[in-house]
Amino acid sequence: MSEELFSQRTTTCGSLTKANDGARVILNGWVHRNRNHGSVHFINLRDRYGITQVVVDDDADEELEAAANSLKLEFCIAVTGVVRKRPAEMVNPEMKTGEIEVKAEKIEILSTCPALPFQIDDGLKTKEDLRLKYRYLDLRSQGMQKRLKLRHDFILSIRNYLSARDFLEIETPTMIKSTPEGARDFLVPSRHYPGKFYALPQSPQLYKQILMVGGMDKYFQIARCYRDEDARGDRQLEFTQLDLEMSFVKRDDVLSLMEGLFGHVFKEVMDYDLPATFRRLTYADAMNTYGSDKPDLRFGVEIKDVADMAAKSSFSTFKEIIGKGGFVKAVCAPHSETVDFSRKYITSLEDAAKVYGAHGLAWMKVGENKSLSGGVSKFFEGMEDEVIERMGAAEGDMILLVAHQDWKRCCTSLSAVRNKLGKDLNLIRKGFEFCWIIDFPLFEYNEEGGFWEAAHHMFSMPQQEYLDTLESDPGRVLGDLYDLVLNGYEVASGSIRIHDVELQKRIFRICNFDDETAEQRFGFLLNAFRYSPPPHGGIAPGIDRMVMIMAEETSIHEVIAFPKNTAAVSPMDDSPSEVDQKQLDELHLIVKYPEKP
RNA sequence: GAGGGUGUAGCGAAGCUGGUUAUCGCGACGGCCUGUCACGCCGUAGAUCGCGGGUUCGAGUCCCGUCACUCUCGCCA
Repeated sequence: MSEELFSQRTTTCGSLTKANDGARVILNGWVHRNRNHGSVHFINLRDRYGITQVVVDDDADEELEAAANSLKLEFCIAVTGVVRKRPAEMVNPEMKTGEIEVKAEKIEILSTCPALPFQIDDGLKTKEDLRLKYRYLDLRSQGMQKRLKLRHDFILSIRNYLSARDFLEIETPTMIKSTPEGARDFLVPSRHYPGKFYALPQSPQLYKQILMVGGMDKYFQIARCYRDEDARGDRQLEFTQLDLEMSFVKRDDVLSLMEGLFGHVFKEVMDYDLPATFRRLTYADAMNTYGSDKPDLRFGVEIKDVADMAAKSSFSTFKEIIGKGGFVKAVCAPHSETVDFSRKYITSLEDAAKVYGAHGLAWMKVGENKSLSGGVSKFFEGMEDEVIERMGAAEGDMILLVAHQDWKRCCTSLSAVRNKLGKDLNLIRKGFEFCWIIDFPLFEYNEEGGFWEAAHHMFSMPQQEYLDTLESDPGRVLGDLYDLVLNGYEVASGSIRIHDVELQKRIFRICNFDDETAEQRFGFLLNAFRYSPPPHGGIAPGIDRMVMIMAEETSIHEVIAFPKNTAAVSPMDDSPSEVDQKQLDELHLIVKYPEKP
């Protein structure tokens, strides 16, 4: 054994209490703060576990004094010293270790640090790009450490819960056959086969289904998924899902497993009590009541269908749209102490609605004695009582209406108004509100292409009663599909799967895949399904998103160690980057740059 | 692919209807300080105002272009 490189820690910076009074300890960590009072120094030493105050007293020898004087923020050091209780008036109740301090006898500088590009832990104000460029410094912040710990705890709790219920964690390949019917695939060129490519999985969907055919019965995986689409605050090119599949189950088995799982996990990780079951809304009800298939149930402001009233009004715009089979829906914005329903504010609500395709936002204010004023109120003269009663409105409230030819646009634009009201009027309750959205349509009409496609994916089971009318009326078919929604975010999506070759082929055909193309793309799945597949179903909760919500963040970046920015670039390592010609040659690739003058 | 926002010392910001030396806080550097814990006090350095062009006697400020970041729509089975 050679001479010791450094004095190795005997404990961490978060663990000492007055019970350790008098103990000789060695701490390793970073200089979090350094207060020099001349002949007394206070050094806050930080590691992942906490912060401990180190004191260099006036009796320090020359060497110790020199070391203390040379310390800069974020130097990595080893401190040897003795734990002592702080005098009563010096106790810091804010600190976990605030009752003690370590009187330094020796300070070793393990590594130094130049002036920092930004101040660690100065909160969220630093531009994110800079934080990402120096992510190793950003990760030292207590916020990042806390969030990544939360993420770890969350995943560990999931693993334990599922393992205890006979689930097997099985890895599926991340270089697979490209089946680009959903998002764009990321491709990996094959060196051995010029012109051939692997794809990174958008999800382990087909493999987990084949695991069911393989008799694995209950499978899960903390799976990385890749989708080559534009990033967002809650969307990355690569993200992590709890991928899960079970054999011999029906929908409610999957739902109650998830309710049990998250009930357990939220209790264990955050000491938060979830209800034993989550509210269930059909897709149609969710859209009609909240305008969204991922409603935030932490506040009310429900949408009401007011087409019948609008038809009786004298407002020609409404009557015209209704005459053409359109829709008129409304929400009631409750009176607010802090937000004035000014023209300017109404315009900002209208702008929110217009983003989702509303042509305008009609409004009227509720005055005293059940009166209506402003906006379109004059067209509802004589109908005041009916309007106010239907909307459940009270004095000081404002009624906001959207009319649109298209049901979905009418709903979603009003949902945007609802969400803005929730935020602006401070209506959103604290906590975690889960709900299931069930009975989704199986197919969606592709306007551009002029064909039907799977609303979720092509492997979901149609509900029994629609089996005879799949081809004749695809738009009406509901699937055995379910989404889990948390605080207005879609956090999981799943379904009971098809396990019948002929039914699967019918779905492919409806989605514009002839038998030959289907065979070419999904032949391996169809082959597997010829060999007695069990009925099965599953779900895939998004880990990043859930942890983000649990951490009360609005960006997924805050719970990912090394995220890419919205331009799909990692400022730290500069990926994506160009490669050597030699690498391209080996892969038989020629780069064709886009033409731009 | 489209629209909105932002870009001023290392970081975070101020800079009004264009006007002479571009402010402030934090950080850095130097000095003082025996109990702080966001220590305090004194001092110093540090900015071609994202970049390019234009209007003007004069541009951080107005106009055009461009780049970067960011939010949103589209997209995301």
